[in-house]
Amino acid sequence: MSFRFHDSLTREVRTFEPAEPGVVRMYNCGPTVYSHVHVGNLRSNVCWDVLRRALELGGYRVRQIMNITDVGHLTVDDVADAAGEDKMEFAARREQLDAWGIAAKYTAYFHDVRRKLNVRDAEQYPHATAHIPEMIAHIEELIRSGHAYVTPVGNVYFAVSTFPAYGRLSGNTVEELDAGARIEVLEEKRDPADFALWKRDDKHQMQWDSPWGRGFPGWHIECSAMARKYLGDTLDIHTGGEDNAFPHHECEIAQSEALTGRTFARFWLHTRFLLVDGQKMSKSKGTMYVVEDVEARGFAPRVLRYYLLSAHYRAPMNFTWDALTAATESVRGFDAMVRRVTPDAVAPNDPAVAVACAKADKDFLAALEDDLNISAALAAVHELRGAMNKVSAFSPADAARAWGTIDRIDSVLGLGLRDAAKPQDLGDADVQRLIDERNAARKARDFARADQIRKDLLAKGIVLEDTPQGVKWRRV
RNA sequence: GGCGGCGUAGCCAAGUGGUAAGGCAACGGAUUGCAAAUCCGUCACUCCCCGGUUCGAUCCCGGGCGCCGCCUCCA
Repeated sequence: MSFRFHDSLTREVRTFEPAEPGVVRMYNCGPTVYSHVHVGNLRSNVCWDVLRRALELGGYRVRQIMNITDVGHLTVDDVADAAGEDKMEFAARREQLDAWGIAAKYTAYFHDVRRKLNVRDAEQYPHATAHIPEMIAHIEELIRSGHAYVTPVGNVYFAVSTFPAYGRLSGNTVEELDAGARIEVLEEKRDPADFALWKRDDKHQMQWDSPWGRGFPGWHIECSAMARKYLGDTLDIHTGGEDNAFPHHECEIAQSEALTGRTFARFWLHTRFLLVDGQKMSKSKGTMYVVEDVEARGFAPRVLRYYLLSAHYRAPMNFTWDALTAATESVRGFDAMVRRVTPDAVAPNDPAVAVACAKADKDFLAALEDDLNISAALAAVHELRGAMNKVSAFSPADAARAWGTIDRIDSVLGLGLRDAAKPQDLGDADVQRLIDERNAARKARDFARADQIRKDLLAKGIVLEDTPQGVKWRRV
């Protein structure tokens, strides 16, 4: 068996084999660090984290690189007056920090949140600002080979006409872009579709010396330069949000392939946007939720992770609080399953355990190999859950076998099921005393008293479960 | 206007040319002092609509309707 992925460039699902056997070179377009990453950003982070983990479960070594875009880049963002203010500078003015301070602050925030959602560390997180020399070298090479030109004022543009394949990824053509009239038409450009590699601007907060004067790099060049530096001329997988396909990835392909003459990325994977209540997230509607908003509603980060990974990466997903409630139930169900899987020295082996585990292992991976069919993969986990819940007691051998399967599954889902299975520490002598008191009341058949204690504990978020093995409890 | 995606039970959501996985919710039952948890069972006969191809289509083709995204440096 092998993985199959949908490649945005060819618009078909193809069998995936990395260029170098056993090693996958993956580049993820990362965050622009000028504000808080929101749940939409997190969806793509979780998707690519699951992809990376799935590839690892499949036996590959994954070299994952994610860029941090800490150079501002021209945009009007929410600024009404189209003055072309830099995002980083806009944020800086708002928060009275300089552009570098903003980048540092939100980079740290990004990593904090990412870790909360158990998104594993990539091999490297190269910062754009730390790779200006590489970008300049890349641009110089493009100028030398005739793919880029310098204007009289010292701006450098990529000449789209020198790269016939431009537009293949997005389905746009240079002619249609001309008609669009939405792109910047500047006299100094040879073709309206030409895009900036270097902008000269000595008023920009972030600026560097270059052969063309002090200025800053165009947005697209950082990924081409950094991907090449860390992973080489050809990537196996390049990912991003659906919005990145054009213009960003289109431009990356042009810049990289014009330079190397080699395929830049063998597979392009794009996630669809996360909608909120059926609509695109919007700052003005207050639907750009961040992790703290989710936690404030009482949902744990691992529930958010489960929710975000529970839909196919290439399908639009609609974020609602009800959906998170349903996700909570699913996670609780998994937790309940794993807590049952404890070795019992006197229990006999149950052949059903081996059968169910083998099936779950097989079905889970096979589903992921099929263009990350997460729904089918989760169905396999639910099937395992049902089978495990029917086992009355696990022999040490069965428990070990079951945990092997659970660990493999959780190596991809990342829900921390090992931790969920650990006996919880009451940490509160008063609570334990109440449970003891309730047990005494039950023994004395004073059920009114027993139920009152249970109700009081529930009010504190503690649920009691009377089992043949004694009273168990968990937090809501 | 150009490009692309989607429309499956109350909700989320797989999937196949031969009559619809899974989850959540709901309901019935077992179990329980009562609960919780767990187990068993029930829950789509227009898979948006209309045509066509076919022995047969939810899945293929054509046409609609509806929703969404990109073309604006938002993942």
